[in-house]
Order: sequence, then C-alpha cells, then structure tokens
Amino acid sequence: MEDRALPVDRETTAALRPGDHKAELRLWLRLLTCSTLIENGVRKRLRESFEVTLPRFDLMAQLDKTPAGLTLGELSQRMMVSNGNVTSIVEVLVGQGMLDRKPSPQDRRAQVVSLTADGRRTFRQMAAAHEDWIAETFAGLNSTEEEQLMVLLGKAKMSARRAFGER
Amino acid sequence: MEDRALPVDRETTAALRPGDHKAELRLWLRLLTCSTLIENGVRKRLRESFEVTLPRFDLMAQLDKTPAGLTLGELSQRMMVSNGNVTSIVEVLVGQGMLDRKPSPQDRRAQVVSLTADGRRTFRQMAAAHEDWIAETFAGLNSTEEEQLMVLLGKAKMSARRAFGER
DNA sequence: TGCATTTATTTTAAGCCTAAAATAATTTCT
DNA sequence: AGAAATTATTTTAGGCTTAAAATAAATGCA
Repeated sequence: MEDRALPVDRETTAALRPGDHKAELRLWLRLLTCSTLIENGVRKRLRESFEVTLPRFDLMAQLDKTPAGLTLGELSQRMMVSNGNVTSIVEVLVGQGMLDRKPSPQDRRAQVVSLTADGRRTFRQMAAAHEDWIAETFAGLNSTEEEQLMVLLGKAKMSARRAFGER
Repeated sequence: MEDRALPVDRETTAALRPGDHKAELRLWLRLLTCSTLIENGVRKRLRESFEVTLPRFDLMAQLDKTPAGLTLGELSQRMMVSNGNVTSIVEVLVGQGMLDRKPSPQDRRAQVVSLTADGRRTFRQMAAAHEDWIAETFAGLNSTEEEQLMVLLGKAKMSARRAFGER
C-alpha cells in the first residue's frame, strides 16, 4: 500500500503513512466529548428542575412528535436503544400516568404507546426549558457556524451509517 | 410575543420569533445521533472482536495515554463519569491482570492505576483495530471537512462548557 | 496543636442498558 | 391448509451509571 513516488516533504509522509488515522480518532473523541458534556448537563438539569431522568424525557419527546403513538419497536428504533430497555421505561411512565399503552388494532403482538393529556402537558413544560438550555449550549456559535456544523454532522451521520451498516 | 415591525418574509419571522431555538435543538439531536451511532457500532465491534466492553476500553485508553498512571479521581474526571463508576471498572480490569493498582506515595487516600505490560499489549491490539473502524466511520468526509468539523466542535465544546459551568 | 473543611475513594440504592433466549403472533411459502 | 421463517415483545443475566451518603486522609486555619 506504499506510494511508489517519493514524498515531497514531512507532512506528506505523515498524511500518506499507511494506517495512520489519528485525525479521525481525535475528531471522534471531540465529538464524544461534546455529546457527553451536553448529555450530562441536560441530565442534571432535568433532575434538578423536574425530577425526571433523561431516558424518560427522550421517550416522551419521541411520542410528542407522533401524537398517534408508536409501537415499542418503533420507539426502540428511533431512540437507538434495545427493545428490552424500552419495555421497562414505558412501564414506569405508564405507572406515572404519563403514557397510554394499548394493543395495536392490526397486530396483536404489538402495543401502541402514546402520551396522555397529562403526559403531554408535563412534557411540554419540560421541553420549553430544555430548548432554552440547548440554545444556551450553542450560544458560542453564530448561525452560519451552526448551519455548517449541521451540514458536516449530516455527512458524518451518513458516513457512519454506511460504516456500521445501519438500516 | 409578536414583533411590532412588519416582517419582510416568512423566514425572517421564524428567525426572530423570541424563544424559538428549534435550530439548536435539531443541531443537538443530530450531534447525539452521530455520537450514539458511532458508540453503538464501536461497542458491538469491541465485543465481537475482543470480547471487551466499551467502558473498559475507554479506561485503558486513558491509561495508555499516561504511562505513569492516574488516580481514580483523575480517571473519572477525564472519562467524565462518576467516581463510583471508575471504582468498579478498575476492579474488573485489575482482576483480569490488565491494570496495576497501588497506593499513591504522596497521598494515602489516593490510588494510582496503570496498565500492566499485558494490559498495554492487549490495549494496543484493540486500539489498532479501533483506529481503523473510526477512520471508516469518517470516510465520507474529506480532510478539509474533517478539519472544519474539528474546529466547529471545538467551539461547541467551549460553548457547552460555559453553559453548563464545567471546570 | 487541634478543629473544621476539603478531598479521594468506596458503598449503596436505584435506574439504565445490552445481548441473548423465550414467547407469542404474523407472514411466507409450498 | 400447514410448516417454516419472521417479527414484536418480554424476560433474564450481567454490566454500566448516577447521586448521595459514608469513610478516611489531608489541608487550612485559629
């Protein structure tokens, strides 16, 4: 895999060194740092302000986007977590009166879950605060930078999906 | 909450609507999607190829970067996880002979953890494969795009740190 | 010195998460 | 129709993760 032509300088040799992917590694670590930083911050604030966990908030967010409701399988796919995980979180939220769970009319294996009126009201309150926290999180970027970041992350997302063979 | 001046067009009204931060919300969701996608992919491959969990790999990676070793507290800070979490992961890795754990010479409360020769050998093998997986993950971006993404994520990181009051 | 505070770690209780196996219903194929 | 394969969910076992309380050592300060 070595290039036959002589490299012109040190940087070129570094860039062409087979198997060197330190730049991508640093990129991944920085991406992970950003994500963990925000996730931890949001988790803390959700707990302090609303006594709710992040996974429960995320699940309710999915349902708020789809008023007709979702099956457990659809939920697990959209949240990118395992099936069994969704089962237990739904369990709790149904117990708290946030969610309705009823058998699917078309498929007796499946259950459709949706927000109750109370669940929707509760979620909307949390979501408003959440939106402000996230705005604050990205306050250091202007809208051009946000747009660029959005586009580049879109590419990264497609690329990662291909690499890991999703969907 | 309506602006008093007449808006010039629909996009302007949307951009100026007070309290609207949907763009930042979408940005955060996309960032989270990327991160989860890669994390899940790496987790799966580490398990299939090396029968190791991601947290154990991450912990060993921190120690590989610092041959002199780290205290549990330093580890938990760098990994951005809780103290108790580190305690139990170190426990397992010491049991597997991957890590050395000895009391700090300066501070009898603290313990310094480092990779054993075996641990380092094992880690380096995993790290080489990991580096290739990550390169593959970002294969859809050219080096200019990678550089731009790195810079923008750097800004996001600083901004998030400020928002959530880290360090 | 000695008391109060801080710091490093562990423990505890609760919840999240995964992979794999089990169950049950649906779909496909002959 | 009936067997085989697929799909939706739950269960199980194991591990990760957190927050908060407990323990123990170090530091600050009167």
